[in-house]
Amino acid sequence: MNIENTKAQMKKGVLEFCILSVLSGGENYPSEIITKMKEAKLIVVEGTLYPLLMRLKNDGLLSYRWEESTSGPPRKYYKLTPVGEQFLKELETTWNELVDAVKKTIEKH
Amino acid sequence: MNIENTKAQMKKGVLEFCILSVLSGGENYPSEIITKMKEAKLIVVEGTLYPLLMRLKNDGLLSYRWEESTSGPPRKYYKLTPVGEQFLKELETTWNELVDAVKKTIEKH
DNA sequence: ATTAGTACCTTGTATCGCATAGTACTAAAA
DNA sequence: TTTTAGTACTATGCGATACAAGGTACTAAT
Repeated sequence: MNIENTKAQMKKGVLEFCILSVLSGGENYPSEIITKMKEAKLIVVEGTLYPLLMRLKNDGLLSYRWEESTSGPPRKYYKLTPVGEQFLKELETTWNELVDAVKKTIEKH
Repeated sequence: MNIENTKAQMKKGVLEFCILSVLSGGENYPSEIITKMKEAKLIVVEGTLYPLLMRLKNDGLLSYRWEESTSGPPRKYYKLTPVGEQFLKELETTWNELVDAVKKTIEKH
């Protein structure tokens, strides 16, 4: 029983929402997404992000294009599809409902 | 890819926090906890709650006592241990940090 | 030729919410 | 007396996902 594990558990499902949110602001490649999340104090590692992006792409929420880079290997730029944008809206509601529910639960007692 | 699954995922780790919060207000037995969570729009089913309580007890965060009931089988009243109270404080911080991080992530882009 | 930096990908593990099924006690209805 | 309904606790197996750890590959500077 440690706080680190709980942190990991609390992230489940939330990362999906955050990543779609970041991409709603425009195209990004994975390493860039990790950096932006880190700036917001939401640490996410590669082993988490890549499978997640793959899943979101396979489910039609994201698309990508390759772009050459002058400072290393080519980058995979991801962006939201219309379906992804719709799903993001639903996730927003879901997240707000959860925050609200938790607030009620911890206040009442 | 459906919203119901994401909801379930988002709950992970959060329920632990909510249950400890409910118990910080005094002794409760499982069915009562489910009712209170439901009132706050946080649906939790038996198959989720009982294993969770078991785990929290085994980790020394909760203790319980049996009490006879006039309307059915005896009830198991759970309450926080000092360790549980300490852990709850840490969870509170963890949850607030997550909410904050998500807010930053979705605002910035 | 080697090293450092950047970027993407895969595999295995642990955890947790949930569906499902089951046990057991009380009390009222048949 | 037997059956049904309500209450309460328990156990098993599944699916989803964050993470650790390790790997591949390209560019540029030493």
